Amino acid sequence: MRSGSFKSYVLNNSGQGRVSGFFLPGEIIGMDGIASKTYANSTVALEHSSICEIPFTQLEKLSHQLPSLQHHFFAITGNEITKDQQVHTLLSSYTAEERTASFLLGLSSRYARVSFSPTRFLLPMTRSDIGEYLGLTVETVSRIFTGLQRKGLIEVNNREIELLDIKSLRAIIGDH
Amino acid sequence: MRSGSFKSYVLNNSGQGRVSGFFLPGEIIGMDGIASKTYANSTVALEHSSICEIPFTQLEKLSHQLPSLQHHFFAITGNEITKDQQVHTLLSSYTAEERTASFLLGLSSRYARVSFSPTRFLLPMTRSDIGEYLGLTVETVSRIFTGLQRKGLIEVNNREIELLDIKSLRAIIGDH
DNA sequence: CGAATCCTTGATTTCTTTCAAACGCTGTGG
DNA sequence: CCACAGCGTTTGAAAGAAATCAAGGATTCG
Repeated sequence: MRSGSFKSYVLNNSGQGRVSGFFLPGEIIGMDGIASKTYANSTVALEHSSICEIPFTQLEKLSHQLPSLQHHFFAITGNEITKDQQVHTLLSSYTAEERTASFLLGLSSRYARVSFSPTRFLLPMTRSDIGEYLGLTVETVSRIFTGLQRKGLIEVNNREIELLDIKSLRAIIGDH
Repeated sequence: MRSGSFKSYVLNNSGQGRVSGFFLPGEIIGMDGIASKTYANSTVALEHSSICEIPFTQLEKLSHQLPSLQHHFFAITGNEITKDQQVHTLLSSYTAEERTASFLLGLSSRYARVSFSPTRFLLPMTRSDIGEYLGLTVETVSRIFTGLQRKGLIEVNNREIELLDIKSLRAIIGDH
């Protein structure tokens, strides 16, 4: 990904969506389905965005010539797996507030990585998207946001968000 | 993995475990941390088991010589990612009963793959392990088992389990 | 045989969802 | 330029699902 933002999702039998991940600049879309050619996820842009397409077969050939690229690529896939397992932990043992705090801090550090403000940014996704990602309903996400704001940890105005007290946000998760 | 069974888990700050996955014969342990050399998970055997250790650096060298191995390895990591994302779906939008049914069917097909009975097997893990994996408490897992048994879908006796009505088990998830 | 662990069941509490409704923003067409 | 439709967000009240608390029973292993 070059710029903008995307979400990946899967549709279940009843036609309802479930968000499997968000993508910010510098990140890689489509790590699942690598080499298998079948992708479980659909992906849509959440705003005007730009990407750089990398044909896997070419990358594969190239990494066969360049051991360091091969190694790097293995490392990337390994990290992707680790990341997915962290989500597993998040969903299986965190409360709604812990999940939301973790989500916000995650976005923060991902924005920081591309030199955006880690404390003040626009949420590219809807509350509903966040809920589907975290396994919560829209209403719960909204309530948690309101709650965190009331505690003075964040400041939200529609899509604008500012993390006022990162330390306390971390503490919410840290208790766990 | 050659024989037996393992579980992977992570410990959180408060020292409590959370199971991140189970491994049956023919499956690969340690896909996370590939090439990064740091593993987020610990893994223990659940019974007498045997494994075959594959030093990653050697596999990496070999797959550099054999394009087909490289391709296969990429495919395996891709599948691992897909699998983890399915767990994401499971945890974020399934009820306790749906998760449990899905878990049992998953075990069933994994046993089938290694020519074990897909309908009658021993659970290598405790109820507590299952709960930690599915994001449920022991008590809930136990209650769901009892409930499924009462409905005639399964027959459980401690670690022995028999899936009596796979179709109905599938229907539980399928509704979703 | 006894201790430790695992499993089950019941009663109660807590958290999140569901249902319902109102508000606000955004973009479009008259 | 304004009115209005549509979507996203927020809030409240009630219902529901799973967790927690508590305790007894079963199984395993030394």
